[in-house]
Amino acid sequence: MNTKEKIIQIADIYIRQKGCNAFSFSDISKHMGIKNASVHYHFPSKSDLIIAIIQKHLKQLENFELKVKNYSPLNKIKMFLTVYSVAKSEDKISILGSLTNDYLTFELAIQNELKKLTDYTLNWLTQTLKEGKVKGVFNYTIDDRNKALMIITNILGAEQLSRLTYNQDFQQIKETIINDLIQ
Amino acid sequence: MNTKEKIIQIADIYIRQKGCNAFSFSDISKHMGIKNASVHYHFPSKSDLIIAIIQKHLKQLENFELKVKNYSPLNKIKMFLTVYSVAKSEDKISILGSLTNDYLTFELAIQNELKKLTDYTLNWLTQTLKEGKVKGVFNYTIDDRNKALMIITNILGAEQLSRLTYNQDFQQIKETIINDLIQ
DNA sequence: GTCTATACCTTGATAGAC
DNA sequence: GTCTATCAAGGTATAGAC
Repeated sequence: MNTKEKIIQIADIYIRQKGCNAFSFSDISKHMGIKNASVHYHFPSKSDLIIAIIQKHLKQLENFELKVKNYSPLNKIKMFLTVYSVAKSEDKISILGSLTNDYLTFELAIQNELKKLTDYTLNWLTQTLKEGKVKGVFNYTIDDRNKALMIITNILGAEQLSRLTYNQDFQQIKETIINDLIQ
Repeated sequence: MNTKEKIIQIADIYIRQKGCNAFSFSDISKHMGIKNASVHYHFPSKSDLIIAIIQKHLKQLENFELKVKNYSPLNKIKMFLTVYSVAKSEDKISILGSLTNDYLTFELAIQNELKKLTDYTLNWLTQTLKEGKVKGVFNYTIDDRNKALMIITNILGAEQLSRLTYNQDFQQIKETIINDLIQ
């Protein structure tokens, strides 16, 4: 992994642990053992760095989509939820949850990039639910996008809330989502 | 309203619009037409101010509980959701949603105060759901606290997500929560 | 591509006059 | 209770040497 990729990796962790307005270039440079100016060489401004991080997650999501392409709808959803569980176990929340919180403090370029990631996620989830419903595996009566909204908000809220209630709450919410779908 | 209360009111708006690490004493003093030092007179540190804001919300929740004491369970839940809708219409999210995001950047005193508010909210919701179920108005099979978790996470997630998808998403999620309960 | 050095700004916070 | 003045610390960012 080259320096540029390392910077993205470390900034990603900081953002998802402490939020976008609570990490600095200095955090990154100290963590990497390089200087502030070196970070700026790769990413002239903080916004450039944030956009690069969002784009990395967009690519990861595309890869995820390909990887689970031939899975059953149920396993697709389970894999999707697992991604969030792994983050949770590392005291991170999802990039979506972290960045939406600071949405109003971002310049337009970041907001637009974040919208792409949100739309992509929501569309994948909607289509996957629809597939499961058509195949008779999932049970729900509301429309597909609405169900996707309910699930994604459960996850985003659970990430936040379980930080200060109990970690097992996150696990419980995950299981409830699945059980509700296949009941 | 005296100066101290005004500071709390304005800081509350900033926090819920832009997050805790994106507002400063200078924002408040400029907004009020007083000086930085005057704000510090009322709240020596930023942590003191944040704690005061959490405590204000704790009192408001206690008042809410008293106010709806004799309402039907369904109307209690509807009123509860309305509180979040009002905030949403002012481009604010709930204090819970805003502060949980910065949880890891807070000192212990704030974290503990925030836990009180979370527990209070979750307990009220759990008891109200239970009441509705016992009276045969609400339909769900999972346990009361788990149902409360699902609903509160729907709201917290919806506040965030609807910032960048569409505002009507929030309204839709609200209605889905109600319909799901009384189906 | 990384460094030193530095510029400039904002932040949280305090001392002391009024 | 509010002000002026001031502080140290930390933030983003850039110029120019190596």
